[in-house]
Amino acid sequence: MDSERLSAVKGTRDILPPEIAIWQRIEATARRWFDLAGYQEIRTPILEVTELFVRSIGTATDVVGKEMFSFTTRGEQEVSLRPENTAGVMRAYVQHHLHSQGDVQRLWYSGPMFRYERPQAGRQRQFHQLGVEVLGAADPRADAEVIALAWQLLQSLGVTDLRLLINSLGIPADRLAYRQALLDYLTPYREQLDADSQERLQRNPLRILDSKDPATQAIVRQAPKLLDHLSPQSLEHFQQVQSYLDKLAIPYEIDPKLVRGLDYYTHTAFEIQAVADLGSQNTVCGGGRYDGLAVELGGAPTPAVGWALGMERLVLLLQKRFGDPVLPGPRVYVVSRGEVTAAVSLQVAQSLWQAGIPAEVDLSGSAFGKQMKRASRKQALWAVIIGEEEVAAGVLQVKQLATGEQVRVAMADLVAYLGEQG
RNA sequence: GCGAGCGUAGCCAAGUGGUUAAGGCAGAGGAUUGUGGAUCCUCCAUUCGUGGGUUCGAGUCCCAUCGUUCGCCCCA
Repeated sequence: MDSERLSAVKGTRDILPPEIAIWQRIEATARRWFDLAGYQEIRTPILEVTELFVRSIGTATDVVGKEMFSFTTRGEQEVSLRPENTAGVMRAYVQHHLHSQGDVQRLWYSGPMFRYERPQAGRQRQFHQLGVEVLGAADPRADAEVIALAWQLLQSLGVTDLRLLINSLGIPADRLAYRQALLDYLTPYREQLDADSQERLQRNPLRILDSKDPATQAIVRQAPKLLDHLSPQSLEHFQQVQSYLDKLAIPYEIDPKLVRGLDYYTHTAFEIQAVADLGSQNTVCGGGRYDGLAVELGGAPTPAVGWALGMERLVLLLQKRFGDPVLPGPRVYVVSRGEVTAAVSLQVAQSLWQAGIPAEVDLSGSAFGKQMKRASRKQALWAVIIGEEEVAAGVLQVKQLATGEQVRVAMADLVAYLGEQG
């Protein structure tokens, strides 16, 4: 008769109370900022055709090359669980002609993403991202606005020891020129690079820049800089973004080695990292500009910029800094004594709910003393005690748990009484 | 995908080849069938993630497997 116990799929996990309180706090805070800044929520499917990610993120990337949950549906469509959401949002924008709603669209989203990776702290196969996208704005103010929004959001959650890194990837032509310069420089050192970097020499040489191998780093230090290969227009854009950040008093560091993993980025790339506590998965938020993506997906040219924030990593940070939050107890705990009081307890609770007063009924059936104990442990402010004799007389006992003060209140007056007491 | 560490109850754990697997927290019952976070008593692992092996004997050693953590990789 014993059945084997099942557990969650590898790399996925359940988010239980009280951890969920942190999630809700993050979501509520984010929502407030999004409302203030005029961002609308968008919800796109978790499942998209694989082609979407191949075209947007690029086959040369690990995300598309080996980390997607892809399969064939019964209708023989090649689909994938989304590994990120910028592509999905842009697909929806193009598909529904959202540009007709106005030249600039500010959107935000929140939801699960999937990547087939080796699980680690701060890295799951199903993870959650909260993100924004500003579509249709080429102005460098959009870059700064979006960065400021992420910065403010994190600050207002109480996470203050963060580092903002920015860089510019220029336009594709800039990057192509730089790629060649970098190859010319690195090729003579080929044998001294670490194995991974040798691989990347052909496929994705820019990624060699952020290798953690000491020998490679030493070589990279003398390498030509991407910033020196930017066109005047690209440089101008980057400088304007910086000056806006200066005006907003948001501190940043320029990191020439910051290269985004996804193909669609142009111009601004940025990352917000935790200074401590997250180990190697220390990037909490990452994003940038991706002016070429809309065209890639068959839309009209649409400049765009956005970011995504890793929920699990942020939750981890908040837990490390502040611990799990204490869940608020009910204002009123409804306890009953005797046999005929059960139905009354539900009626009492319901009338309290209807009046907007949080209340909880003791469902344990334990001895009366235990019920009172539970009322205290749950940190309720009040216990409403339902006894047979009182019910017969149409009254209830109300006990203030902090002081021990106790009064009898007519059943009809209970809500009013508790309302007055606050 | 590569390298390393760890896995004893719901949680934190002691235990490093010798018979009945400490302790603490949490939980359940009772002392206390009309009033609280205290105290006391009782209960709570036929078994050490799982499966094999070595041994007279395995939580302890070996192998495999699963999970998890750390680093690489990747990225948020």
